[in-house]
Amino acid sequence: MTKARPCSIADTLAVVGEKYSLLVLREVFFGVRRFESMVRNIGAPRDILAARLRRLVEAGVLEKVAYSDRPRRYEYRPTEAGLDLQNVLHLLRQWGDRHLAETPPVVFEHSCGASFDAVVTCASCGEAIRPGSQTAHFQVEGWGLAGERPADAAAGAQSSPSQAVLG
Amino acid sequence: MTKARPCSIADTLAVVGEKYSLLVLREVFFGVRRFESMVRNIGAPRDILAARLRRLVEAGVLEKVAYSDRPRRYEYRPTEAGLDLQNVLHLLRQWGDRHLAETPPVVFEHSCGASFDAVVTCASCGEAIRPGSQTAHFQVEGWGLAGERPADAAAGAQSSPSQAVLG
DNA sequence: AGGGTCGGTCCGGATATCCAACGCAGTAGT
DNA sequence: ACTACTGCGTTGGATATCCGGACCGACCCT
Repeated sequence: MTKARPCSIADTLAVVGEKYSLLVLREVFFGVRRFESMVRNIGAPRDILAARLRRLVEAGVLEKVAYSDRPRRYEYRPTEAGLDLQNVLHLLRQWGDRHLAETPPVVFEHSCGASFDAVVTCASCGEAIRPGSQTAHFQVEGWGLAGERPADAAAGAQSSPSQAVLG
Repeated sequence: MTKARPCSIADTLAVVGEKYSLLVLREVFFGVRRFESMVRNIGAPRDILAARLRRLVEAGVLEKVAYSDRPRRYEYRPTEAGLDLQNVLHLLRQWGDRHLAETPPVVFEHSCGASFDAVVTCASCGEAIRPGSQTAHFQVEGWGLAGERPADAAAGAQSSPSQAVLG
């Protein structure tokens, strides 16, 4: 790859975007924290799983904690940063439940007693975040949007306007 | 891989979990909807990008719309299902901004005027969703949790209890 | 001793990714 | 008409990653 847009999404995916990484997180959140169990539940090749665990530990998403000396055995726990990814998994699961049309294999319940329905809201106003309700401000020279919006007139701005409404 | 836990997260990742797929979505949400522009902004190999676009269209996340006959040219637009993935990207970006320690290359603003801070809440009670505030109910025989919670006593239930608190 | 568990590593073959080059259709310039 | 250029891919061959299964060391049990 040549040059890509500087972007936190891409940076995040460099940590958790490889195959199985998010499934490792899923298991960890379920409380499954040992190598053998993960192999079983995820169905990943052992060497790949080992590589993913190394990466997640090095990135500070998981930490390796000994649960037994002699024989030396470790389990993997989520760090604070790791726990911050739980909501990503909730949204992915919810999307699958809604759009991939099977009966959900796992159902969640919130502590308030209601069946689980996650909504992403604005911390300030509390409104749900919807397409079109946000504006992006590009901070890096040259990586704004260069025209080509579908059916709009060739609006005034020419070289990479530094902001744009999403949707 | 042998057998893996039946799971909507895995199903969703089968659609958007391959390299570059979510970056395609990022560009589409920014309004970048043409092949050439995506190649530039994502920095992906052209053949891979073509494959990802095919997959996303076939999965109903994007739709191919002609913006010119003669020469026949298409652009890729998000479907309803595609728009539903926008929040996933917001969370990934937010995680990167918080934990990967650089100055965010793109900053968002909500329509309420506040700078963007997305919070995942329960649709019923409105409370923020936190680790430990949810219970998972496993619907499929044999895929509950089989013991091994870190420091708890070997609690009563033996074979795959069908529910568990997350965290 | 023999068998089982746990957490990996190692190997060879299959698959996916990468990159540069090419094809093709139409448009713009001279 | 000839050349150049753009947009959107496809093709071929080198490289990287993934896969399944075998293997290993350390320990426990009988």
